[in-house]
Amino acid sequence: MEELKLNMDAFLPLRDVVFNTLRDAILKGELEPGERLMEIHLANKLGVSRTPIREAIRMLENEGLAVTVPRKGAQVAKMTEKDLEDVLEIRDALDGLAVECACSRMTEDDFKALEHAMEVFLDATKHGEVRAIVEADEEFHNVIYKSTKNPKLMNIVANIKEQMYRYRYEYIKGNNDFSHIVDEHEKILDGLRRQDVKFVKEIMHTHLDNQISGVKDLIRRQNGQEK
Amino acid sequence: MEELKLNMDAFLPLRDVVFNTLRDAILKGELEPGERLMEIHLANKLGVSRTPIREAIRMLENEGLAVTVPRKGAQVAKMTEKDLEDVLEIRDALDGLAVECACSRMTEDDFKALEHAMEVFLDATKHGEVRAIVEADEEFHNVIYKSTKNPKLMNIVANIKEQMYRYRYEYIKGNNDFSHIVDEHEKILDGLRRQDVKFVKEIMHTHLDNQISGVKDLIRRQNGQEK
DNA sequence: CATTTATGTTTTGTATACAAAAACCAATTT
DNA sequence: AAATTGGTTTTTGTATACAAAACATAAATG
Repeated sequence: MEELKLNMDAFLPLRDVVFNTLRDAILKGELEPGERLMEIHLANKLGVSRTPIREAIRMLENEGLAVTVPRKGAQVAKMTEKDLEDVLEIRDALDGLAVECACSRMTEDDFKALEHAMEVFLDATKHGEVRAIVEADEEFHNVIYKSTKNPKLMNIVANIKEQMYRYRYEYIKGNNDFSHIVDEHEKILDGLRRQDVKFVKEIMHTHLDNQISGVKDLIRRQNGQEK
Repeated sequence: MEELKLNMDAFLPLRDVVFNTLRDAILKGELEPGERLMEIHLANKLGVSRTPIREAIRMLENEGLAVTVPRKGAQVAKMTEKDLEDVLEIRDALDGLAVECACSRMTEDDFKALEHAMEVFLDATKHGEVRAIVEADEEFHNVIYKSTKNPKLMNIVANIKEQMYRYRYEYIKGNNDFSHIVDEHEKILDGLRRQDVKFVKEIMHTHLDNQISGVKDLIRRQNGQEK
């Protein structure tokens, strides 16, 4: 079916290599929501034994990317519309916190990184590579989260974003006007410079809201078409 | 050293039983921060093989209760003061969100559950059982989180609380006047009834703040005394 | 004496073997 | 035709064996 090749150059335990491989495959949509994750199958495909596969599954599970039923095995986690709403509610609150922290803690280096991320995003939109665009947008927001100087916050948000990443990815695919996103990015940078917490929070909220309906449609279609 | 007995009555895979056992031991302080989690050792102690132990460790890891270095093994996660501050920053934001959601979504059943939790807490303080007190306080707040009708939020908060639970536990031990906590609980309930978001947020914030310095002292002492 | 080198032990990493549960499927019964 | 039964296959759960890396310690070398 799919490729699923291991990236062996890393000096990591196989469980981590397998985890990264499966995670990527899920995020990119190569492994679809609901698809079973069978151990021997994956083990053969990746050329390793079941042991590291199992450990990787345990890791995916706690990232919310896989769900396992005892004695029945794991499958790629599905998301309902309600799940998405719940996630966004949280994401919004954490974005708010992030903006507050960032406004008071951003250094000049952080601003430079943010500007750079903005350029990279602009570039990506010009070439139209979906993957590159999504990653560049991710990076822009990650710079902001990094600026909070709160690594735990970064972790949690990374985790939450991961859960909807694949849907977002599909959504971006169907889009080709990114000018309003570029616009929002500029406003966010500007607001952060002026330490205008309220202003930035609002833009971020809009930015997030803009994605919702599209992704929701996607989920509805996907969950509708199957059994 | 410690007891560490498995609770076999459950029809769960061993990895889950082991996970619960280790988690409890860590939260109760039977396994101390920094203590090594050696596979054969634990396997012998619990009377199982290394396989379920490893999977349980992977789960603990992603709960933030254990940290593993490749080829060196896992240990119970330590927390620095900075970690605690970071966690509280997040907790505070999520408490805020929870209050907002709860205020608009609480049902009569939720209120009843909250009142009940309050009584249980009051009872627990009278008997002075540390464990019971901590659990009752947990339960009170859990009812509020449940009222948000956002299970993802519940999960995240549960996870975050878990990371500082053991410290809180130690802290409560050294305390014996719980009247102000009872007081705060009453105010929170009252505020929720009146749907006064701002008021409840503030009490919750204080409630949280009250615990900080004590727990911080504890961490400072603990991290000071070793190597 | 300090520093390396050799060596044995401990501990994690990975593969594999076997047991037990679940899923499947066809045949039989109602 | 629907439901039940029995047996076969697939798949997960668990234990164990072996390999490789880290660690400790003692001997050897400068």
